[in-house]
Amino acid sequence: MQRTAYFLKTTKDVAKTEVSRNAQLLIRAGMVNQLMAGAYSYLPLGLRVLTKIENIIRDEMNRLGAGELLMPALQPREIWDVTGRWDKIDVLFKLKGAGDRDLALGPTHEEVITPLAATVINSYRDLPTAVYQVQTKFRNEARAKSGLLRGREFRMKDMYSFHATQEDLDAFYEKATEAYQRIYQRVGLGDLTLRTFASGGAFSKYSHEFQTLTESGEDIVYKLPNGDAINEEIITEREAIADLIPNYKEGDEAKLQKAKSIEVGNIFKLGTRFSEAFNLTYTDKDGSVKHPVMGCYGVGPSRVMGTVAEVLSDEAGLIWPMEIAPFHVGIVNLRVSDDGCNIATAKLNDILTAQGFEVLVDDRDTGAGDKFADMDLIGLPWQATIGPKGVAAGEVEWKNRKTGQKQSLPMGKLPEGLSL
RNA sequence: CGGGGCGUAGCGCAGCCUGGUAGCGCGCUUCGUUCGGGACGAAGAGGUCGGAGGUUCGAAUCCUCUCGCCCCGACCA
Repeated sequence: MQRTAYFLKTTKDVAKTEVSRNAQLLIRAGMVNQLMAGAYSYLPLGLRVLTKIENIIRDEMNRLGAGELLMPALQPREIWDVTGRWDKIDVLFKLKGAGDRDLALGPTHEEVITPLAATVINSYRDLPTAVYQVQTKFRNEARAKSGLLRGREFRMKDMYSFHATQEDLDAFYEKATEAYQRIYQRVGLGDLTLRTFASGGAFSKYSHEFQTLTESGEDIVYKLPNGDAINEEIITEREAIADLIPNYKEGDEAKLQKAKSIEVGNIFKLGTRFSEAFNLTYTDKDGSVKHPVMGCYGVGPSRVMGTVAEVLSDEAGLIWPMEIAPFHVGIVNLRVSDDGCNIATAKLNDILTAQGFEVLVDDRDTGAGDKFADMDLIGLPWQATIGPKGVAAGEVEWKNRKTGQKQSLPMGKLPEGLSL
């Protein structure tokens, strides 16, 4: 792998005013670069992580039977007037198009998907159906903050489902919940991420958020005995408490453990709010005309990436889980002036690549400390060091980034635990 | 949107109070010595001091306005 192809340049210094851990680490590692508050460039290394997260999400959505599409971020005012949300969503980015036309940059896509769905949904035979997109979304936040966690421009996967009956929506919603839990598991946040009950809106009692527990979080949740959680916003509602705490007795809510968290996903039952607004209908078996019930399911890959950086890291830098790491293995060639080291590096690279591993070779002519420190900072799960001593012994020194455990193995033999 | 802090070289900062034409660290270039955890020496390159206006013989420095970044709060399908 050509190092220069990846804009790979780390730095020891980051502005002292930047206190957000995820931003500090990702900037230092050369993975993202801030253009303005809430808008970041993803450098090659960072984009590889983002893309992997998005592909995991795609994989799970596809398994649900949803098809991927792509809708415009640029949207006319008229569709927002239909639902009355042009003036209601205060983070809506508004701009003027040619001819002084009012336009919006999409913060969410119910107003686009619903009329679009009307072109394909006519009969109960067309239901259920679900589609999703992975796209750049815009929200004109009064205060963008916390690195990748709250941007004005960010990546979002939004899925919309359409059903003939509430029961069918409920069943799909459950499957979607499981898919979301698999997503967090795969990106490495599974143990820290709780399904959380939040306020529901007009058509359901609750919506569900997925909250990753961390001190740097902005949300507050209360853990339930069964492993779920309740968002603080509804903990004060008597009905909700009695509802969610089994065998509730007066005062039980005070015993719940309180924790800070980052919202990494949110799923909603929309009911017929949008299908009614856009007059999306289907003809049922008995010939009656009905509005499909809808659900929407959101998760932000860029925020997930920021959360992983925030949560899975140590003093030395980032620690990417195997499935979203920009590369699986980093080979540190300690002596690029030594033919033996270069040959061994190329050989190990070939062996690993042939087995499907993605490999980054540090072939800079610089000190060992530089290379080790950068490799730790970038956070590839496995490091393989090749130096004169190892070459003489026919060995490679392996290091597991997460555990810090090191071991020397014969060239070609891979450490326990290194697998795709 | 309210409050506070800060904009000086690619990055991180000092200088500003007490005006006199810009400096340090990292990074970068060249040479040499090094070479298994952020090496050392020598020589270099690189800046309209966020922007506009004002005061002054003279402004990075003082005044006014403006833009931006970060933090706290409010807000957050």
